[in-house]
Amino acid sequence: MTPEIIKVACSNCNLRELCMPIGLQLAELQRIDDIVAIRRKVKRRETLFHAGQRFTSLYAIRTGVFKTRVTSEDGRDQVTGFQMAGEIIGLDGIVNDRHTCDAVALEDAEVCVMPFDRIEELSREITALQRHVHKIMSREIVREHGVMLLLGGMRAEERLAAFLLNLVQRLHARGFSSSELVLRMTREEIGSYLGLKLETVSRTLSKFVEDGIVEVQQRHIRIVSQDALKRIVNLPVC
Amino acid sequence: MTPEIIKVACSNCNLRELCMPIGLQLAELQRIDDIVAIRRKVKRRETLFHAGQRFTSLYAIRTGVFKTRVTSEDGRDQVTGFQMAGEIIGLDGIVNDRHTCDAVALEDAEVCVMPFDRIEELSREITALQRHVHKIMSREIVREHGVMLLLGGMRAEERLAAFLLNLVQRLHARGFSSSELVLRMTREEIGSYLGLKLETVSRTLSKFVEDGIVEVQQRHIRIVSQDALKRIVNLPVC
DNA sequence: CGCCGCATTGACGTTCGTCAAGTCTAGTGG
DNA sequence: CCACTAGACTTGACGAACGTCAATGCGGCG
Repeated sequence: MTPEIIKVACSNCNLRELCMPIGLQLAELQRIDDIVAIRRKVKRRETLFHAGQRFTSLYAIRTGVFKTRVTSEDGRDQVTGFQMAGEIIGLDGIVNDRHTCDAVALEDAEVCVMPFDRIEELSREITALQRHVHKIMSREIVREHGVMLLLGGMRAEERLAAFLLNLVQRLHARGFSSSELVLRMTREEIGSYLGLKLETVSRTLSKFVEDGIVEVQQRHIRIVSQDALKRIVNLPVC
Repeated sequence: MTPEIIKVACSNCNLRELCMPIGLQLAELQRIDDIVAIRRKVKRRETLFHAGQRFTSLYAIRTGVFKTRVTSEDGRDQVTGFQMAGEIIGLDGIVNDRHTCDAVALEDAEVCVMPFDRIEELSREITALQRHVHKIMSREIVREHGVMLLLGGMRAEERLAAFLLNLVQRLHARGFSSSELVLRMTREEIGSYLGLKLETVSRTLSKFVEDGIVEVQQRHIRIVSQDALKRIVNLPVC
């Protein structure tokens, strides 16, 4: 009795609607299966890659949440994003063949390792893949524009409200609740991302609780009134 | 006597070391000449493209300086960058086939219009071009990481010092002085980029003048001590 | 010459950072 | 199983940095 071999591939990955293969035909899907060289497990607090390290691959997150972080010459660091299942990290390494930020797992995680020269090779043949790679990079640029808007002009409440809305929306797209979430990051990490100190994050959350907008139990958050959050960031309440 | 026809092309463009064709062989260079569909002139204060507009092309700046700007739902806007000769703008439009920011000329400018489907087509054939397109997008992502670091944690003096150093360094790479520059943007635009109000920009500049670090005459800036600026941003004085 | 946009400067207020004390929780080891 | 500890979080008091508001200056252009 031969052991059943489970083919580990994009074509039967349950993230295929979110991740790299989005919008590809089945035939193409099967062809890009061999982009994914291997899977790699990353334990909580360990880094997937770090600044200065040679760039070879992009990584598609299968499970777990990561933070990416840049560090300035004088040691201050800034969280540049939180990434979850289906999202691609490592794009920063392409320019100089070296990574310029660290990717740290906030919980035990697993990623698909996609050697970048394989990606380039295949995307020369598969138009849809080429287009998709371009979109992924462009999406990251647009996302960062949003962060700049947030860091440039918003006040603490607005930043935090926007952060919570963004998180819950992404989780919802992955089949989770649109009103409850568990933060995988500390107040300090949230603060670093939002350009605030951890005390300000804590105080602002407490204020949301007072106002009956959210309920907070450590890292467990329940959004009582999504509309109220949207009003804070001046989004149309839809 | 037939009029002399000047071939307008990448292969004889004096920006070819800075712009799209970087690192290409001569033969390849000639092949990508026909990426550039047309040139387009943009007058001061006019927009090259604006948010919501359909995305068709990337633009390589030949002359002039642009700002890019995103606008939030409630009308606040944030300058996301200042771009000059040899730099590529429009990358934000790739994700959703629509631009998500405005590009405004800060002075009369000229750009090369590069239809994106032509770029994709050619970069399927020319490996070096494909690689170059990827690098351009990755560079933009890395640049924005730097801006996030600046907006996230630095104080006004640090932001402005970093801004001036960055500007003068890019100008120097284009053959201009490494100690004198003419700002093409207002104090308000600088402030928007740096997450500061125009008064703070003005005050901080005045302080630099008091300290003998720079000389300011309207938009004309002379950097007296580049080292002092570097010390302010905690860069190694090299 | 006079207007207009841009810039400077001052006085004052708000927001957030800093410092410090104290609480809670999860994990560890006895 | 429970006590202990370290890390994460909360809360308060205070101060600094920057924003706001307002008056004024300046230079370019019609």
